[in-house]
Amino acid sequence: MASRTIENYLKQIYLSRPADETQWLTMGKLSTAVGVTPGTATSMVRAISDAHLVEYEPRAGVRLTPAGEQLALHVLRRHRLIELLLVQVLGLDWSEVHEEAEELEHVVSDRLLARIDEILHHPAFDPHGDPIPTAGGVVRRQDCCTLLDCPLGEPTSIARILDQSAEFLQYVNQCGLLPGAEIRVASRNHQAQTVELMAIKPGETQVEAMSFSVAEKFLVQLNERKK
Amino acid sequence: MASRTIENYLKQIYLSRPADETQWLTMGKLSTAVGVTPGTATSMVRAISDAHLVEYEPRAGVRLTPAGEQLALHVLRRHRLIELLLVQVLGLDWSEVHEEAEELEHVVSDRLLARIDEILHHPAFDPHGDPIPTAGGVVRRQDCCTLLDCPLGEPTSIARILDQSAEFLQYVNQCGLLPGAEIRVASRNHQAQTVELMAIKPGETQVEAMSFSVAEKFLVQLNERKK
DNA sequence: CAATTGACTTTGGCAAAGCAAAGTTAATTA
DNA sequence: TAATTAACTTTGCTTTGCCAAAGTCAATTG
Repeated sequence: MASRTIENYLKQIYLSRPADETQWLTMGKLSTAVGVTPGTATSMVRAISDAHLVEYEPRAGVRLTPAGEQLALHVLRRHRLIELLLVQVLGLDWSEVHEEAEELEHVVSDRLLARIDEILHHPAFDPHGDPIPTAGGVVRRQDCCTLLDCPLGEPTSIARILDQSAEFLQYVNQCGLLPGAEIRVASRNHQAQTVELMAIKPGETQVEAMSFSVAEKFLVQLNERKK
Repeated sequence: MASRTIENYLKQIYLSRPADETQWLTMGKLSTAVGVTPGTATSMVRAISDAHLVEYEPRAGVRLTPAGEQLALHVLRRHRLIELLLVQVLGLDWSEVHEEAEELEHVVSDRLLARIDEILHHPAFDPHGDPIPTAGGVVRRQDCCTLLDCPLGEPTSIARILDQSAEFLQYVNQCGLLPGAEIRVASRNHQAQTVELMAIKPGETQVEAMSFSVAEKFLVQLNERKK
């Protein structure tokens, strides 16, 4: 079995992998994602590569093998199911659960995980809108865009929050932009680098302005028009 | 903070401590309880003693300091609250939860533990009847005797199961001797080394015979006579 | 084309935990 | 009292992960 350290590396390699699948993840990015010095990342990746969980090319970077990706998705599944359990059943605030799940994900047994999955009725998304991989290691693809590049004026719903720090999530809470909230992007100001939002059902969500760098952290889906 | 290894040693020192408080726990017993070789236990205990969590006397044994005992009770509280959560909220079988809690006890945060405690309404006992120390590190004393030394014929209730291996607990399940079950000890046969039990409410519990060595694993309380 | 720079890798060292095997103690037996 | 034995301790070595610092490579920049 993979140690918890290896599980963490694999998870971070998965989460930080570049959008373009042909690209490698550089050691620099990996080492900051995992929180170790570059030298440590290099030697660890060498070891993981000996176990055929990643491919490693010196001075190019690292990439998951199919086996490594399955393991990473398994860890991610544990993480996200646990987050949802903590929020829905144990009543923790969603800004607290990421840290907690970070530890728990390495110790819950398959049997316990299966029970959690059952109790939550096989959920597809965690509290931040991140998709929960299936037990078979399949991720349902959402098609989303950020508040930076979605069309102006169209009704959309918040689908996913990419920054999961407690601090940021508390801000998200305050302005009511939780996953599911319906909004439209009123305008973008490229000089001021801000995005203006409008609530669809007034009162539910505040009208908000936010900088481009913050807008990038929200993924939204276009609302289906009911015919 | 104490490492998970140290937490484990402290917990085992607490659980295996001799009944007589003036006695030391020998290294041999500790090492088998923790599951390491005697040499490892010796050097680990030396280290823990440098942290003033235990007193260690070479060739005599080891004993918790007040600080060490508090830490041990804290770990035990986590363990037992988790076991109860797994059974009552997540619906695991009580024969499975010990193993699971063994891992989880080292990673749940104080905040999560407080929520668990709340959800379970500040329970006093875990599924095996073991008392749950309070957040302040106080253990409520039960006064119990084993099926070996309780009075014959008196109505009693099963209070606590001392052997928590999955195998044994499945046997306990089958014969309906869960904590709370009301029985009396019909007779003891010192030649055959067996104890005969009788159910108080027929049908609820089977009449059972068991060897002395098994009887020792059940703690019972005398039923209060309602005036 | 050399020099510089930034990113990466290598090397050597450390701390935590563990085991195996050799060495001590102390209690028991003869 | 001497020999034996069981229990404990010491010693030396291993593994896993980590860091710091020194070394390399390759992509600019002058």
